[in-house]
Amino acid sequence: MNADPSQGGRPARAGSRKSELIALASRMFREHGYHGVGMRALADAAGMQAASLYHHFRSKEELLLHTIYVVDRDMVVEQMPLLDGPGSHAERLAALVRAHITHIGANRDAWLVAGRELRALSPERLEAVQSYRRDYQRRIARHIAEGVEAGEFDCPDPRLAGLAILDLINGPNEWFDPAGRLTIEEIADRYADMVVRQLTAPARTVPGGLTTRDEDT
Amino acid sequence: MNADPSQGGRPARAGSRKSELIALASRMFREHGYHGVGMRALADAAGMQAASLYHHFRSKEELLLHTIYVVDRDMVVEQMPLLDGPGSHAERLAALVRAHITHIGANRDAWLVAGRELRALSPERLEAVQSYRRDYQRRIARHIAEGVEAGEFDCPDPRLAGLAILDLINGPNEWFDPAGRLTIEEIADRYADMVVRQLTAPARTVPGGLTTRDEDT
DNA sequence: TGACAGCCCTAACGATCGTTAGGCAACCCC
DNA sequence: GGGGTTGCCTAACGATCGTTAGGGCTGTCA
Repeated sequence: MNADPSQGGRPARAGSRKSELIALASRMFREHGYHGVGMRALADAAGMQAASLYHHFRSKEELLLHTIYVVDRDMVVEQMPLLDGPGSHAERLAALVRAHITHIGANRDAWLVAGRELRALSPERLEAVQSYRRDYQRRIARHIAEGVEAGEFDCPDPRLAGLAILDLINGPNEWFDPAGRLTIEEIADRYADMVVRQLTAPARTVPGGLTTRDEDT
Repeated sequence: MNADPSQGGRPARAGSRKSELIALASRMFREHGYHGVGMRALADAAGMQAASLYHHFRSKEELLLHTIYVVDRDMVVEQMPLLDGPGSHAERLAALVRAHITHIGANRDAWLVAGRELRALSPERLEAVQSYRRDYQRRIARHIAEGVEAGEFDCPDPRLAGLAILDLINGPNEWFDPAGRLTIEEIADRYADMVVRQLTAPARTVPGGLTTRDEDT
């Protein structure tokens, strides 16, 4: 292994070592899963000893948290405010969809880890991450509901539509390949079109009245 | 632990023990991940010794394969043929979407494992599973393309639309809760409506001409 | 020049990992 | 009632797990 050729004791650029390790961990956690990568394998790939990792991180789980946190923080502090920006409801929602998918393209490793390895976090850390996601989901549902009230969207169930949109825009996370037919920007544009088209087309009939008012789902 | 009270040597119903173990493994793999569940933990929950599991399965990975295989086999032998049934393109596609989501509801543990733990399979077993999924994806894309030719659908890129549909209908896999607001059948109906609505609404403009013809993505 | 932090090392801990060897008791069929 | 199969057991293997203790080298800064 020994990926880093500058192992001869040089200090390299200050502080960047830690983020290098986080990026490396993201990639390895994505490929083999959190429990599938040992501290020794991580250290090997970084050109160091397992014990040395504990100079940068208190535990393996803290390392996992670092890989996940970037994704969820950006979701709330970068993408979500786009819904408060200028433009019609459709334009703002399209901007969020594009930003979301583009972010996936730029942080593929972290996104996959954030999607699959949450269960390895301790209960309180898990809760912190999940509250970010709930905020995001609810904000989208609210935006759709507001678009319906404004007469711009046509949608029988904004909450379910919010979930559906998240299902859709998280999809490329699973299959996007930088060497594939479409760039992430092209995918982002087309998915944004699909979302808007979905909400602006006239609604079709839905069987049964199903509008109870409890939390979630 | 010791879940099974009939541990006194009774033979119970023939052959069903193995599928009980598979169902148990699905649940535990889903909760803690493949690498997060040891053979001893599995055996404990089943009320037996770790070594006894090897009477039913040659290895831990074979056990994982069993949990995953049900999902992918059913996808191809149960859901996919619905596209060859009677009805319009829209009706057939809606039937597939409903069957797909309903199947997720009935096999939640296995679906989540099948979605996250593929990487733990050996290369040849991984390839077998992935070829199922490729078939499924391509069949859906072909169905959309045929619907477009028949003048029933309006869609600029059937291949991407197929991916988007899969992204959408695999979504409930991640968040469906039997105790939630909607039953899986209600979700299936509404998602089927969304898919059809998406394909039958007039297409919106898409920037740039992007119709290269290589494989995948 | 000396104190000090940053970064990495060797060595080892107890626990847990997947797996194998070999045996014992209860059932089925002839 | 003897042979075979099924389903579980105890005991143990070598490897690997996350983590800790303690030491050493290299730079910066007073």
